[in-house]
Amino acid sequence: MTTFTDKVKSVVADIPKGSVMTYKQVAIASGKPAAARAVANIMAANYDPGVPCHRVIRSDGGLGGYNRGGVEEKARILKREGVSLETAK
DNA sequence: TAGTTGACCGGAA
DNA sequence: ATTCCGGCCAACT
Repeated sequence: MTTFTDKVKSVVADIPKGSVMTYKQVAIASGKPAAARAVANIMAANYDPGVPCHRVIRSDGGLGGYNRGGVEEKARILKREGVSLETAK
């Protein structure tokens, strides 16, 4: 039985390179549309080397945070992946 | 076991 | 447009 946490990790790990998902989207894909906050907490409390949490961003277009090197490192990685951090508005 | 916290989200002021 | 408030869920103390 895969727990919600494991499912979240699986979903995040399934995010293709060059793409990003919001915490809400990940929560939905994990089966809990209202667990966006829980997803964020899971990332912050349990970082896994096989889970590219840097591909998960806020719905506002913000990066949220990063437990590995800060928002600056996260932004750097996303730019390296070819993702535009601008809200495109 | 119960209470608090947080890389959030959406609506209201 | 920005700032404030409440709700939701898992992990931590």
